[in-house]
Amino acid sequence: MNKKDLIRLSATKIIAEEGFYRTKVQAIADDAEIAVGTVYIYFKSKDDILDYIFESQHTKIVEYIEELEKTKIPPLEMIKKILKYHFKELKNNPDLAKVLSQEGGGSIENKLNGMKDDSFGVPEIFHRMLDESKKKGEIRDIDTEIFASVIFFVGRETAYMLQVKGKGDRYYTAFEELVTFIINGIKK
Amino acid sequence: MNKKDLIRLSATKIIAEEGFYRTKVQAIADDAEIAVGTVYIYFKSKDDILDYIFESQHTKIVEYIEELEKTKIPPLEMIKKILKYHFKELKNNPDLAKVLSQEGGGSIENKLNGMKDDSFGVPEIFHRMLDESKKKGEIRDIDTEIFASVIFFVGRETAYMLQVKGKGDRYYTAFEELVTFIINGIKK
Amino acid sequence: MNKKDLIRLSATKIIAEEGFYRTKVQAIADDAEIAVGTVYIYFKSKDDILDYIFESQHTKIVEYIEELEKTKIPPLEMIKKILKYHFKELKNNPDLAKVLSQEGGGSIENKLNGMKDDSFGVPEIFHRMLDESKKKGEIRDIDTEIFASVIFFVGRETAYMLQVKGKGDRYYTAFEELVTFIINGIKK
Amino acid sequence: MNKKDLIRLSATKIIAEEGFYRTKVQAIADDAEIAVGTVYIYFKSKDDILDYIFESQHTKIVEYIEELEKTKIPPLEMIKKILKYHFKELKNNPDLAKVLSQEGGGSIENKLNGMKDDSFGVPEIFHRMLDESKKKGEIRDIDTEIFASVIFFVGRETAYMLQVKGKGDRYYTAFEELVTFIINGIKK
DNA sequence: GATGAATGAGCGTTCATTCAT
DNA sequence: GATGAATGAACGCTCATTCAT
Repeated sequence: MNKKDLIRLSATKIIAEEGFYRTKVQAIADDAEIAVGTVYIYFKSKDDILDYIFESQHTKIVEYIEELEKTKIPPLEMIKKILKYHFKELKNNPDLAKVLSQEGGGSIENKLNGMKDDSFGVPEIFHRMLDESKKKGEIRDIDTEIFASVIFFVGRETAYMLQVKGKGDRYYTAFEELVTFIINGIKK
Repeated sequence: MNKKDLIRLSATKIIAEEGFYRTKVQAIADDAEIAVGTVYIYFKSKDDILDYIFESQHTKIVEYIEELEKTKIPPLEMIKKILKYHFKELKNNPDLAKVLSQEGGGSIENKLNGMKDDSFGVPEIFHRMLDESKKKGEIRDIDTEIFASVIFFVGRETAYMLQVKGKGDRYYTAFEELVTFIINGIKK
Repeated sequence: MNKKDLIRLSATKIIAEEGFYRTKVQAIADDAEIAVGTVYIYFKSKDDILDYIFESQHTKIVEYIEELEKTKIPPLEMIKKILKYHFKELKNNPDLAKVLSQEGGGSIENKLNGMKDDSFGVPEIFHRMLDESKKKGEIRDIDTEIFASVIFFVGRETAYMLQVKGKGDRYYTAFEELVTFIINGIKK
Repeated sequence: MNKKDLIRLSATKIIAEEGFYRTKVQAIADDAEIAVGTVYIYFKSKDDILDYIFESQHTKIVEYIEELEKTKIPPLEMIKKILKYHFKELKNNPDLAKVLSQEGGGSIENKLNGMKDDSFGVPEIFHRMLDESKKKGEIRDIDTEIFASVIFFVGRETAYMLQVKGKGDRYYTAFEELVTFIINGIKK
């Protein structure tokens, strides 16, 4: 594994446990079994590590979505698939779920809009899909921009909640229920 | 206004602007036009201020709910009313909305369960109502505990999002849509 | 009791327990069941309280000594009597013993030389007596200035030690032994 | 010189001048020509520095005594030698003398008993020697525990006093007199 | 005189960041 | 690239002192 991602993984673990501001760079270095100084070879600052965690996950999802868009499945089905992917990711990575949820507060501005490149964030992708879906008459006449974000956050928070509440066992049931909830909530 | 709440208000304002960890106690004191030392007459620590912000809002909602429970409206209607109240509160208090959302990450454990008295938090109240509603056959057979939290967070995050996205104008429309979304999502 | 001495007594008690620097003026006021502000009517500063504790005890001893000097007992006998008086005082006032010992470190400059009036401190009185005693040939040819201080501090520290070591029972025996020790130590 | 002891030396100097509570950690760092933060690499807290000063001197004396005990000199002679060593140490280290005396108030409990290892403090060593000496019939029937402490403090305070009173010149004379005083005081 | 809420200078401690090795 | 000792700006909190009531 390249060292930058080794640091990202340790950081995710520690930040999940302690929260970003309580996390010391030293602790991340310790966990990664490297020296503090080394962290600063790969990252400009502590904040930069957090950005990279978000960015990595974002890149991963965007790549998945790009792949998905090549197939011509209907938009509502696509949202389902993305949510499912997101859920699976977070289940396999409880620490990541915690960090994205806890430290993503106010993410809208800081993390997604703050993206340097012009790739859209997940809410923007949802937005586009909801618009298409609306055009096709699959869903009600909702404010697609707002609902895109609502759906995004519902997914993230629920995933986190299931971890915290120790309901890993009910995970897939809960996921199915949530997807049904969302689809029922927006469809005609 | 009593000085403790004066500090709470200034703190809410500054924390909304800067985030909790970037907020200096001195800045809160400056905003409240008092000395730093005075803050520590009313609060044991900086953390204590944040707790009080959550606690105050929680108390307010719980009081509203207690009042509501005296009337015998059906549980689903009640959830609507509570969401509406919550939305109105946050609309009138954009700073509070931001703080509750941003700093409430991981709130589940720290802020609501951490309540000293045995009064239930809002998610617990929603849980109870969903259970009643399910018994009455109003809603589908969902995991009421999880959905109680989902509904709670959706409300909070949406309120915050509307502020951030500068859609104050669409506020009430969005609210109506969200309530419909939720009700459609869970009803039979 | 006049309020200044009421404060002195409370201060002595708290300082004995906590040490001077760890003692809060508020705690003294609480113990005296008065307001903090009141302390500052009678004392210019916190330091001033400590000075007054030393000064009071010093005045008391000096008065005793002045009384003693009217009788024409020999100087060595006089030192014995003064030590005995000092011991009795400290036994009846364990807190005072602790404060004089603990906070009197470096007293020489700060507390005794710092005396505003020209009344001599106890070491100076001992010095005078040792000189007389030496002239009379009662004691060896010692550096009377140094021994005056040695005797003074031995008395004070021993009194304190007996308190700390919980040997109140051996108090008088120990005292007798100490006086014998001193007299044997300096006599011809 | 290792940095921990460099800090100890600067601390001893500043604390001797200002007293422990008036000493700022920054001032110690300045004197040692290091940054404040560096102090906290080697010490957990300001208090910890003071503890280390006491501990260091204690270790030194204990090592000297252990060496001494290998030779089979009589106990009374041993006490003399230890006092002599202590005096020489303090003469060469006036700042240390001041700190040990000034800040050692209440040392009995905090500094010596607080020692983590089971090595005895100097008073305890004196105690043991006085007991042996008493058994041999060299000294009077005194309370050896109390006198052990008395002798310890007399030594320390006298050393300090000689510094303060600016009698460095009379140092050795005074020392000889003090040893005679103590021996005369306790012997049969 | 008495009160005690308010003050704010001051200090201990932390920790992200640097840089000589 | 890797190290980790050193740095020092920054901040939370304390508490002696004041002063309007």
